[in-house]
Order: sequence, then structure tokens, then C-alpha cells
Amino acid sequence: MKSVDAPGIDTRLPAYLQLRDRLAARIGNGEWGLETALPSENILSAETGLSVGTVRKAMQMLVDEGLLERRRGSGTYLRTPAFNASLFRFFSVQMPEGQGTIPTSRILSRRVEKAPAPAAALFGEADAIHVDRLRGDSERVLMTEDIWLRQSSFRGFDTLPASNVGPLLYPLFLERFGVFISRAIDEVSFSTAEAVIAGRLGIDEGAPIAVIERTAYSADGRPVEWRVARGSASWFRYRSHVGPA
Amino acid sequence: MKSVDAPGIDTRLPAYLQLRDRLAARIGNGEWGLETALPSENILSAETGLSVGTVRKAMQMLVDEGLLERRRGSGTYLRTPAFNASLFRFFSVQMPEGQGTIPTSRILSRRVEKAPAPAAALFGEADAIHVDRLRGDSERVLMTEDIWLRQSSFRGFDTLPASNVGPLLYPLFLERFGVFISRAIDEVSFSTAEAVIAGRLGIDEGAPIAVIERTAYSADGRPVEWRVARGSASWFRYRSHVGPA
DNA sequence: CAGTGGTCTAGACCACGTC
DNA sequence: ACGTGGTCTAGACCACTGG
Repeated sequence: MKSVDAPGIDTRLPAYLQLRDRLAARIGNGEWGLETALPSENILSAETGLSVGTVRKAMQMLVDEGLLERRRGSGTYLRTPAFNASLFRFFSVQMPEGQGTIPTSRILSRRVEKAPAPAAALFGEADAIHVDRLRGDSERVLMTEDIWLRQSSFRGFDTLPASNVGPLLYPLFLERFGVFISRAIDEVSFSTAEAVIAGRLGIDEGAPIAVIERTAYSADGRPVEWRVARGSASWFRYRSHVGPA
Repeated sequence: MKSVDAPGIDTRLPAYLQLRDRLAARIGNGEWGLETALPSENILSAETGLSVGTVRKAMQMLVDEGLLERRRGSGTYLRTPAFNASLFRFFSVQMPEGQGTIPTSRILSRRVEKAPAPAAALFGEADAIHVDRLRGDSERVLMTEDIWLRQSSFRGFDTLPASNVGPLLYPLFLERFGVFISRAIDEVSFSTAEAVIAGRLGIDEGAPIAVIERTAYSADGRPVEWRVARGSASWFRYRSHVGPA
């Protein structure tokens, strides 16, 4: 077996895992664009000295993890859209099921601040980039979001021109910062609206609200985002798949 | 390629998929117990006339789907416990995190009834087995559950001696009815307690409650259970993983 | 048509459990 | 020691995409 030389790669691991890590790193570095095919299995096989089957296993792993998408007869490509769509599942009642209408988004502020305790513990950093944001549809505000980003992963996000920041953050994270969000953990709970939140959502102070706390992890397994989303409990609906998709 | 003869198996499918379906069916029929190893890869290869690699792919698929568990040097076994544990995630705040304390369970009634519209549509059957049940810990009732089971899959469940029905239903489904629950979809929303519900939960009428509607699917992909669980919103917390585990 | 990924084979050697 | 699953090889043929 030939080892896959690269810094930070544990050569005691099986070859296909080393190759997986190597490819994940190259993806994170932005080596391939959204519509550029990765090197084919044969080429990677020749480059690495591994057999095609082993290369296949490494690439398949990245497909299973949601990073790549295979197109028979064409090649293997980066994949972002589907995962992002799945992150808006809490709008499912508001939108016609299955149609991927992207909710509107208005960013109120982006600032480096002292991180709240959960975010600080997660990131291992005292400060974080705080994004304050409203989400809704064309008619009204549905949720308010407080997003904290790991400062060392998204340095400069707070000073990016507003015109570069669209309604979807995760594609931007990949394109500008080489950070691919591969998974997240959501926690749904129930609370009542404080005055500021109530005002933003257009509901009474003390009215019931749903709270979603999300911790998102990059492809290398580190937590890079912690967000708290709040919306009126009355229309709220959260869908979750448990077990194999 | 040699086809894997069996009723209900589409022979146009790739061999590894046919073998997967065949094995899933045999698992559903209860052919192997919880601590009995399945036939080894070599044996299955000889039996089916397929190469070991192809057999491997079929078995790996069932592992990925959560049906099987591989133990190197020993064999491949059925797997139930982990998945069942994961189905009690909504108790995560009440219980010491990570410890699999099984909540208490008290079944109030089991009856064949006219199924509510969502269950009837899901099952394609007008009647269903209705299970009315309370869940909690040693001190108090935490949730009430209304469970509807597909009658044709669980015929006789309503007349099973109570002593045979433990706190966990899914292991029972597998052992008595050969039904393996492989995945589910949860929908979380918030409402207020009607009088009966409030009385059961020991909260005020009109107090906020969390509602979890779950549709559970068997290994062959058919919906076999629809349940609605209700608990006080004040302590409620629901955790969900999105993206690859 | 050439190149891609999808399936499949028939071996090899290894790490690990069980007996 | 033997059998299990885990990794890996070096091919084969197929279905599909694209120019």
C-alpha cells in the first residue's frame, strides 16, 4: 500500500480513509468549483497509486457524507443545495410542501462580540461574530435569529459588503471561507416572548414561542456555528427524520 | 450474474439490491434471533453464486440502514437496541444525558377502532389498532400517547396479554410480528391542553403543550405506525440530528 | 465515440474473536 | 488454529453523458 502524503493525515489509517481526508481538505480549500468535476476515479487512482476500488470507496464516503454528488457518464461534483434546503424544514407549514421557496432574510447587524457561554465553550474562543437577522416571507417576519460564528473560521465576515451576503449563509461559507457545513444538531424547545422578540415578530409580549438552538459542524468535525432561532409557537412546525434517510 | 430467486423480488435490479431485499425479508420473518450470527459472507457467497464483494455490499447496506451490526472475527448480527434508544430523544432534558433510562409506560387501552384520517390514509385501511398510553418516570406523567398501528401488520396486538407488553414497543413488534421499524418522521408543534389531556398530565386546561406526531416505517418501507404524543411544553426539549450522523 | 461512474469478479493479505 | 469481517487489488463489462 502506498500512503497518501499530506500534512495532518494519520498514515496509520486505512488508505481509503486517508484519501477521504485528503479530498475533504482539498474541497475545503476551494480547489473545485460548484460545476467543475473532480478528477475521475481513474485519474485519482493513477495519482495516488491506489486501485480504482479503493479510490471509489473514499469518494463514496464523501458522497454519503453529503459533500459530493456523482453523475454517471459525467463525473463527480460538489454538492451544496440539497443540504441547505433541508435546513429550512421549520418553514414546512408555511410553504407548499416540497417547493423550495427560499424565505426572505434581513440582516440587522454583524459584529464581533463576547460570545455567550454555550458558543464560547463550543468554539474554545471568547469572542465570536454575532449576526442578528430576521427571516420571513414577503408579508411578515416569521423568525428572529441570533447567529454566532467561530471567529477564527470566518474572519472578515462581519465586514463583508452587504451585497455579497445573500439569504443563504451556508453556500457563502463554502465559497468565501472554505467551510462546508456537513451536519448540525437542532434542539427544539418552548418559551415565551420577551418584549424585543415580541416586537420583532409582531406578537404580544409573553406570547408562546418556539426556540430552535442549532449547532452546526464543518466537514472536519469542528463546531463553527451556534444559532438560536425564535418564532411564534402558533404556526410553528418542525419536521425531523430519525433513522436512515 | 446469477439472479436471486424469490417471490416479490425484482430481478431487473442489481444483484446486490436483490440480495439486500431477500435478506431484509428473512430478517423480517424472524429467521435469526438477536444473538444468532447470520450466515457468513463466504457462505452467502456460495449459496447465492455471487462473489464475496457483492454479498458484502448487500450486507453493508443493511448495516447502514440500521438492521445489522458487524462484529469482526465473530459474525453479523441483528441490531435493535441502539435504534430504539434513539426513539426516546424527546426525554433528553428529563434524563441524565447519555444514560438510557427507560421511561415508565402505562397502557390504558388497546382496541381496534376506526382510524383517524391521517392514519387511514397512511395505512390504506379504515380500521387500526388504537393504543392509549401514558409515559413518565417514577414520579409523574410526562406524556400521553395515542398510537395507531396498521391492523394487517399487527393483528392480535390488541388481545396480547398485558404481561407480554413491556415499556418498549419496537422490540415487541420485531419479536411477535416480525416488523422491524427502520425509520420514522417526527413533526413537532405546539398547542394547548384540552381538559382530558390536561388532567392526565397534571397541568391546567389551556396550558401550552408540545405535540409530536410520528410516522414510523418498517424495513420494507411501508408506514405501520402513526402516533401522537403530547406533553407539557414547559419542560419539553426535542433533539434532532440533521445531515450525516 | 471516448470517458465517466455502476456493477461484479476472484482472488490476496490482515486484524481480530472464539474455541 | 480457524473462521470472521476489513482492506485492497486488477482486472471485466455495462449504462449513461457528452462532444
